[in-house]
This record gives sequence, structure tokens and C-alpha cells, in this order.
Amino acid sequence: MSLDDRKLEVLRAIVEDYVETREPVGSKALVERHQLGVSSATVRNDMAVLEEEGYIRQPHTSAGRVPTDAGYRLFVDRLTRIKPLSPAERRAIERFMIGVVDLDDVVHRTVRLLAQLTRQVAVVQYPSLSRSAVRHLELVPISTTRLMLVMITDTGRVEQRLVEMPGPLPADDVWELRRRVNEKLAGQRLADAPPLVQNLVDECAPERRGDMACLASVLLETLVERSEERLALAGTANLTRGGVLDFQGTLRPVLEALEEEVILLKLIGDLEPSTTRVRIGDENEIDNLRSASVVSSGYGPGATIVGGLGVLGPTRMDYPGTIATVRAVARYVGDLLAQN
Amino acid sequence: MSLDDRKLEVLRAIVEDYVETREPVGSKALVERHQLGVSSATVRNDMAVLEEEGYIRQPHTSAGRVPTDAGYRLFVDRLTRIKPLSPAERRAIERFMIGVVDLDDVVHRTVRLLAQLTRQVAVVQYPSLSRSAVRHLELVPISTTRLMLVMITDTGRVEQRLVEMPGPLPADDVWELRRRVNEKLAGQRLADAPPLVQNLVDECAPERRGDMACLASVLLETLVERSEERLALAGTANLTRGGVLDFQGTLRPVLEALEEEVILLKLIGDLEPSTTRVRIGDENEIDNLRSASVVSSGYGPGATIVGGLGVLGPTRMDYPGTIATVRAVARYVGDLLAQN
DNA sequence: ACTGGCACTCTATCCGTGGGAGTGCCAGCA
DNA sequence: TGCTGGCACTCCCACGGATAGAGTGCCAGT
Repeated sequence: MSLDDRKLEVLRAIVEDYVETREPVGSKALVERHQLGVSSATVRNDMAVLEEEGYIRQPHTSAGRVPTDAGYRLFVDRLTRIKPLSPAERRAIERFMIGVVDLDDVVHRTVRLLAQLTRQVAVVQYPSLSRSAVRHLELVPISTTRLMLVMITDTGRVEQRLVEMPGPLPADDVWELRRRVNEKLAGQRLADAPPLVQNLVDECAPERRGDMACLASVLLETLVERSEERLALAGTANLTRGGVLDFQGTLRPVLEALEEEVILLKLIGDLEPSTTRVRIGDENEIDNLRSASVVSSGYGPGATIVGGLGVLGPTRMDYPGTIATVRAVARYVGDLLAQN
Repeated sequence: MSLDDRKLEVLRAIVEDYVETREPVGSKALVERHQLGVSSATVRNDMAVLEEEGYIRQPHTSAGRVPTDAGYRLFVDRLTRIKPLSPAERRAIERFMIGVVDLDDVVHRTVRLLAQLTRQVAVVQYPSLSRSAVRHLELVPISTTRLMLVMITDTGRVEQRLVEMPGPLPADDVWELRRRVNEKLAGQRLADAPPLVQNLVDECAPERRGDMACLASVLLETLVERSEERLALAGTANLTRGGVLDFQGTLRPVLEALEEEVILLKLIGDLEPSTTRVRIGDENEIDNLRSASVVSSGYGPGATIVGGLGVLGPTRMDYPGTIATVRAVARYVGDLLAQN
């Protein structure tokens, strides 16, 4: 059975009211607050159908209705009117971003901005290494047998790693290593790097091969394989808005999830569709986040996507507003990166 | 009036029991659980005195007693028997630290280790720049008018900053800048750097002075003045242990405080006394943390201190255990740094 | 297909009560 | 002087019952 327009309208009203008041909403209150043009009895019938279809439920008999995850899903997919950002919000975004000095700065400001605008927990992923290209590699001698390898990417990330060399290394050799490594890798996408790194070792003169192999293994292991994603997080305090009620009693599982980078990446990640993505409750497939939703989006200069960002909040969240904000911020960050 | 030994013993018993059970402790329960050698009536008299002196209080008439901040303070200062780490804990520390590759790694592992061992929120400050010395400065051209300035310190920190140059800069000039900057600053403590940086500009040939001034201002501003402290945080989920009761109702203020780097630095900082430091409730002078205590310690290679670390939890915490753990971890991290 | 009316259900809230834990005080004892 | 047993008192809290109110489902009528 398909739902006619009025039933959808009733669902929308329920979602909107419930998000606003956190109270289960009853038929009478509904007809009072919205111009549905029908009586409460009619609405009740509609509600019964919506409940049967699994879009709403009653916490208990003789209570009002509450949207289910499926209800929110339907709401997001079919009932969301795009809500343009307020001028104040636009200004906030621009004000937040004046005078950024480097990538770290961009990421930190962005995550705070997101948290503040959406009043949720915000997560921003640094530009993914696998989607970046090498701009420059630097080797800095730390001691006779130790080098600091510093990699700078075209997305502005700077990663460093200590390399323990097999034996002492004269300055000229460091120099030569540095030259060869840059020659081979500068300008290359990191995703394409592994075979090139292997080449480097193979092409190396035998007397230097040991050193190069050592360097190569560090390069591969830490910069490519472990693929080093970094994250920034802000706004955890927002979880406590409106008591702890939104998260069925405890924040514990949510806080635990937020501590795991892997989990956060999974939430924010999956950047395939360049559009904003909403995961509601169970959809994000993490037990601890049954009562949480995530709104995320990829960002990057121009049309390419180099990283993800998003916010996490209770399933009972203002989807239209949050979606608009996340999208706007993602676009803005992309523009900012494009300028560099 | 001074407190005799038995009264102190009663206070200790109250603190220990209350920490364990989170229940206000009464005179009867006390004499049952501890060998005080006197009757409950006597204990009651002692309690009345302790209350008058402000070390304990009753949530309400006819409830047991609960330690006040002053009570915890006295307990920590005079009644704490040093509790040696269990072998299991020692092993956990060592196991956690095998195979560290660089400073980031050390800091992240340390903060997680601390959170896990103490079951509190852990904070670790990166080695403070102002207490570090420059090991090397690198200039990497990003575009014709942009340089990436990378600084490596003797404590292993790597900081980078984008420098916008006044005009296009040929490779040789970059090279020359790099040489001069390193000549002047390598090996110098950052605290001593500002006048040296100024020298650098003054000594410069006029045709290069513009570039050097530009570089110098970035150096001063971002690396010295803003003094760039970095932090790692872990274990926020531990705040929810034992309900929210330990924090008088809401976690909100605590979470808010944890989001402010400045506040955290104040909590962990003040490294003057090289020993472990305990701040109880109000003592940490931050409104939001009225019901929280902080146990912190400086760390560094050998006897010098380069940064701070610590944990934050409810005032109702296991002080002896926490102090022992924080101290042990701080020492261990110091040793680790000394090896590099 | 919608509406008004009605009986029903379930929860949240209030209130009064009693049990229990813990106290303070006092008189007696070493 | 310091400790103890005893006792009356206070106050919290858990329990139970009663009530009001919100909301529903259903049905007959338009």
C-alpha cells in the first residue's frame, strides 16, 4: 500500500514537531499546530497506517507517536525542503575563515565551525593521503644513523617519520637519496607510489641499495599502507544538549565510538557520491550508534574529493538545517583549498 | 585544634570507603569494615569534629558522611600510602610502548595508556616548543612566492607553516635563506630565539632583507609567540563510569572544558615542581570543573621537563593509584624520549 | 471518505505512610 | 579525661494507591 500525500504530510508534521519538542506527538496537537484541513480523528487513522508501515511508533499505548528510523529516512528522502542558510550563518562561515594560515588551521577552524553551526559533534578528515600527490620529500639528518623523512603533499599535509638507517650516512649520500627520491616521486599521486618506490630500490647502485631499501620500507609502510588518515573532532559537549535523553540513557557508547578513529572514518568516509549523505540510526552499522545519525559530505578543491567531513547527532535532529550547513561548509572548505 | 591520629585514621577510612562505594559512609559501617578499635559512638564524635573542621560533610541530616575537597586534600597530603604499581600494570606500560616510531606515536600511545590504566580522561601535552631547541629548519618551495617552513626540534616535534613571500624567489635564494637561518638558529633553544631572529634580519644584505623579514615574522609569530602547544586527549568515555552522578548531574561543563586547549594546558601545566601534582575540585580554578580533580606531572628526558601529562576525573577518585600511575607513565615517557 | 463522540488504556504525579539508616546527646564507666 | 551503650530524633526513600490527563481505537453518522 502506498501512502497518499496527506499521510506523508502527517509524517512530516510528526517529525518536525518531535524534533522540536522531544515529546511524542498526538493527533490533537498535530491538527492544532499544522493546517492539515482535516480532523484529529482522520489524522489518527493516518497515523495507524503510518505505524503499520513502520514509519512511526508509540512508546506505549496512549502516548503520542514518535518517528522510527524508517520514518526519518522517508522524511529525509522525500519530504525535506531545502532550507537555505541564514545570512547570519553565511557570515559566520566567512568570518571563521579569514586569515587561515595552513592546513592544520583550516581543519581546526572548520571542525569548530561545523560544531558551532549545527550544535552537534563535528568531524573533519584531513585530506586523504591516498587522494593526494607528493609535492616534495625532504630528508633531514637527525643523528649519524637517523633521518627524518618529511613529506609535503599538494593538499598541504605534512607528514614526518623517523627512519633508522642500517649504518652511518655521510651528508653527500643523504643528498643523493633525497635527489633520487624526489625525482621519482614528486608530482606522483600517492596511490600510484608503491611500484615507483620499488623501482627506486631496484634502480639503485648496489652500494646504496641498503639505505634506499630502508627508506623505501618506511615510505611504503607508514605513508602508504597504513595510509595515515587524520581527523579532527569538536563539539562533544553538544551531546549533552537536552539531557542525555536523546541517546537512550547513556552517552557512554557514543563517546566510545568517537574515540575510535577507525569508526569515525567509516562514518565520514565512503565519499563516492559527491553529494551529502545521511546515515540514520542503524544505517551506520555500528552498534554503539543505534540512536545517532550522521550527516556527511566529501570536500575538495573543485570537483575532486580529497576528504570527508560531517556531524553526528541524535537521530532526532534537524535534518534539513544540518544537511544545508554541512553542504555549505564542505563547499566552502573546497573553495579554500582550491585557492592554494 | 589539631587532629589526633585516630581522627586522621577515621578520615582515611571515610575517603577510602566513599571512593569505593560512592555511598555516604556512616559510623557503624566504618567500625565494621576497619579495625579502628573503638566503638561507633566514639567514631561519631570524631566525625563531628572532622565535620566542624570542614573535612567531611553530610548530604543531609541522618545520612553518612562524605569527604569535602579539603578532606581529599588532607588525605592526599598526609594520608596517602604510596601504592606500587601492580606487575600487570608495569607490563601494560612496557607492552604499550614497544615499536614506537616517532613523537606523534609516543604521545598518542601514552595518552591512551594513561586513560586505560587510570580509567579516567587523559591529557598529554607535546613537548613544549619553548622548552625545546631547534634541530633543523627546512624551506620547501611550494610555488614561486610560497615557502613551506618546516622546523624540527630536538624533542622530535615537527612544525610547519606556510610563508607567503613578497615576490618570486629563485631557488638559489631559497638556498641561501635556508643556510643562514640554520646557521643562526640550529641548536638554539626556542626561548632564546627571538633576538637571534631579529639579528638575522639586521645582518642580511639589503636586497634580501625583504624576504628575510617575511620569514622572520612568520618564525616569530607562529613558532615563538603563539608558542604553539599541542595536546592529545583520550578516555572521555570514562567520564560516564558510574553514571553521571560523580559530576553533579551533567557532563556538559566537563566536556566543554575539555574542548578548550587553553584550559587543559592550565590544568596540566605549571611544571615547576618536578613531582606529581594534584588539584582537587575548586583548586583548579575553573568553574566548570568544580567536581573534578586533576593529577598531573611533568615529563622529559632525564631531569629536564619538556611537557606535562595527567588525568582528570571526579574528585571522588582513587588518588593513591592514580598518582602512582601518572608518575610511572611520566617517568617511562621521559626515558623513552631520552633514548632518542 | 471524513467526522464527532465515547469508552478505554496507560503513564506520570501526587500524597501519605513506614521502615531504616544514621545521627547527637547523655549518663555511666575505666 | 576519654570511651561506650543506649535512646530518642530526624530525615530520606521506597512503596502503594488514587487521580488526572493525554491519547488512542472504534463506531455510527453524514
